[in-house]
Amino acid sequence: MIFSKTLNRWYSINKRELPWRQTKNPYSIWLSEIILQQTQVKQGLPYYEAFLVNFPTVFDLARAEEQDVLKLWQGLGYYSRARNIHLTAKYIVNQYDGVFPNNYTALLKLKGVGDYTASAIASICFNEPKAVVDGNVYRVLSRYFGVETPINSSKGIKEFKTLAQELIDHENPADYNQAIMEFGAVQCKPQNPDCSVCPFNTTCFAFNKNQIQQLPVKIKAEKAKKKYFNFLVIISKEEQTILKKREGKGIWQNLYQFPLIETSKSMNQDEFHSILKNHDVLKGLNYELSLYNETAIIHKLSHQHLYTKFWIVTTHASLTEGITFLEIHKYPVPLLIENFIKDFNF
DNA sequence: AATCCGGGGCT
DNA sequence: AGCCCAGGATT
Repeated sequence: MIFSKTLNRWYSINKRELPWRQTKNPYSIWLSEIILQQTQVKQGLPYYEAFLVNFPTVFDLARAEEQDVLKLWQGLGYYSRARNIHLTAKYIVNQYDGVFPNNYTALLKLKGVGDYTASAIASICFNEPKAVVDGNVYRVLSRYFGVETPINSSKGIKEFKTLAQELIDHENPADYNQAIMEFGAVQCKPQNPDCSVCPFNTTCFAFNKNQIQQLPVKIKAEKAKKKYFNFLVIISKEEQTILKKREGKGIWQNLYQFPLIETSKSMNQDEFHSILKNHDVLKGLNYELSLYNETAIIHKLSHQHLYTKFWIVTTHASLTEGITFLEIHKYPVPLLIENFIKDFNF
């Protein structure tokens, strides 16, 4: 009881003014919660504003083309979130006449909505006492109570969920949930928190045992694998190029890119030239090849590092599947491609 | 239970 | 270059 009281007092004084705190509209809250998954407020904020401007209601989002939703999501990463909000918007319109379900269990059935997001929407919009457990909550609870179970183990996930649920303020779950997350983000930060001004510093386990750096405990991730990407930037006489949609599984699903040839090592001009001879996209084409970036661009994802070279393929032929330079900007592309497009000045 | 899925930020 | 951040779906 003391815990939630102290937390709520801290929150009322220190909370940031954020646009999704001005509303209880389930559509807005849902949108903000999906955007904020794995994403910091600073990065997600402009996307939240843009989505509400472009798609003010769930009906507008449901009517959109997936490509336009992905375009608006471009740069934010984890693109399944964008595909899922589009799917779910259509589902809400068709199955619920555009009205969001009003409880945890029904919310959990939505694509892209897991335990965290269902708890967030249910508590914030409908005052259902379901405790949210996001990265901030793991950190706050593990430090304050000295819980050493790894937060990314099955045991840890259950343990922290149970603990969080025991602590929730049943009088005001909406503010309590937001308070503990905001406290984790602003005060009980991952690195170098200023514990001297923390309202919990007399009773916090980690602070008093000098364990702030050690908590929370987390199982280490595998090292990122190296991959070697070669993009064919085809430039035709008629100012056209070729973009391909990424199909199937893997990264950047349904986004576009220049024709890609993945190799087992970094290629030089001669090596790549011989590989190119029997490639589909250039079949029967007369072209000249030049390397745009001598040193590979390293694009870092959490689980793979992409060593990337852009190869300029100039041709006098006309392209049957070509798009004009002006049209490039309508296609959703990964940041790696977007950065090249800007640099190349199409 | 383990792995995949982006991109930002700090050192 | 190496490290931390961390929800949901899939297998």
